[in-house]
Amino acid sequence: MEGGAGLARKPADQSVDREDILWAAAEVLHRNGYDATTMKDIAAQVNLTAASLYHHFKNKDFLLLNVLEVGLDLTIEKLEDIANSDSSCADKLAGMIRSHVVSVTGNVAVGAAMVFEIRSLLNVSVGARNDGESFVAEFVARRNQFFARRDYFESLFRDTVRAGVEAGEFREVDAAIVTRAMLGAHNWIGIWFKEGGRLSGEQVADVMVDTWLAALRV
Amino acid sequence: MEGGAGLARKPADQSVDREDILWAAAEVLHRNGYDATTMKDIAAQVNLTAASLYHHFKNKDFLLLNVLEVGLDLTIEKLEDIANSDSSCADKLAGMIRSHVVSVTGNVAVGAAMVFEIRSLLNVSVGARNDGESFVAEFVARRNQFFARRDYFESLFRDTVRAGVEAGEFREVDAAIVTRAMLGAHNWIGIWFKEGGRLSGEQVADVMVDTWLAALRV
DNA sequence: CCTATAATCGAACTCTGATTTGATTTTGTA
DNA sequence: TACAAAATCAAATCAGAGTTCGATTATAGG
Repeated sequence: MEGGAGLARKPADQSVDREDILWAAAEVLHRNGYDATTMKDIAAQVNLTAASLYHHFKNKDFLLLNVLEVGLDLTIEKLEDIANSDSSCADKLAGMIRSHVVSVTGNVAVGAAMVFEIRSLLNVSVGARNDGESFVAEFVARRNQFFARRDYFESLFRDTVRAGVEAGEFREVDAAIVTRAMLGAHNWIGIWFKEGGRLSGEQVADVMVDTWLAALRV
Repeated sequence: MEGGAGLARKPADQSVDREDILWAAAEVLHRNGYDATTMKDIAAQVNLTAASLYHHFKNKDFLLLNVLEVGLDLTIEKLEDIANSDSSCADKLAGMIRSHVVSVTGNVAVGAAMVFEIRSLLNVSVGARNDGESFVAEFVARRNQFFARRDYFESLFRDTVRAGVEAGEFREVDAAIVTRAMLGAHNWIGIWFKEGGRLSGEQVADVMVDTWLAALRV
């Protein structure tokens, strides 16, 4: 996989690329949270030393940001397909909810990270490191872009709800608030959902779809 | 307040007691998150030095635990009054939702801490400190008790939903999942709600009540 | 077969932040 | 008025975690 151009490779048998690290990081991050996760922890997950990670990522903050970016992009991608289809708003919303919930339950790691580590992301700006300028500027830029995408993500849902209301498919509601309630409910799933529990991810998704369509039905 | 028996007091004019520190901590904790909050930060909030905090609390973990305990107890207290009233399930649920949401929006500090810092709490067990045994045991015990109360809190909602379903007031739903969806939605409020925004806490509460009753209406 | 580059690692550096210690001040009580 | 407990602080301790550095190994391409 990947391959790309013919570049030199690393020693011995090992073979870890950014992707691998990203997923590993997501997992550890989910388990421990940003601060409690050490570079060593992440490295260990892919049989590397902490130092090696710096060959792939500028620093810990960028690593986290990367994890979140990938996770969000993945989710948005699926969502857009549905949002852009020409089904009824109800059908679209149902599909979007299902997609989102399955994403969260299927990859709790990224899903939860998405929810919880955002604060850590914010704190970076605050803690204007001494580094002077180098990374900081770039980081802030990418962080803002990430938040913009996060808003876009939310808007996909909100617009669908709003359209449904205008089309008379849904009852009159405060689309902004209801959407946030919805996303809050979904995000929270990443916290309590355990693989192998009473319900599968798909089943949880079904319940969510049922719940929200009921809440919106005229 | 407090007073208790006739005990010696502290120097000069200052007069800070556990309570004060607790609230201050909740606030700072909300702003920065557990790890990003230093003992110094908390101390500063009440014009003390970090060292002084150790006179009131065993350590940082216990301090956090205390904050969460107080916050949770406060919320539960109000909830129980409503849950134990003899109104219809719908009315009870409405009251409980409103109470919870107002708690969260009114004291975002504690509310958000409740949501986000739980993970930090968990990590303590994992990071079996070197202390040997002393605190650890007591901490784990109290931490478990806290989680038990957290479950109880959730059960107040779940039981009401379930009762409503059985009484035919609500449609047939998976009470456990719907309850978690509900609490997730509420918890999430602590993240996006800003005092002075488009809606007041009460208004947000209204929307939530409306939404959930709609979702459950037969 | 050589060379530049990628990928790693071990060790060292630094900083931050929790926690400890010992002294100091204030106050209630005997 | 003394004594003991309470409350506080300044300074020292100490460990952990991110990050840097230099050296090392492996691979691709010429």
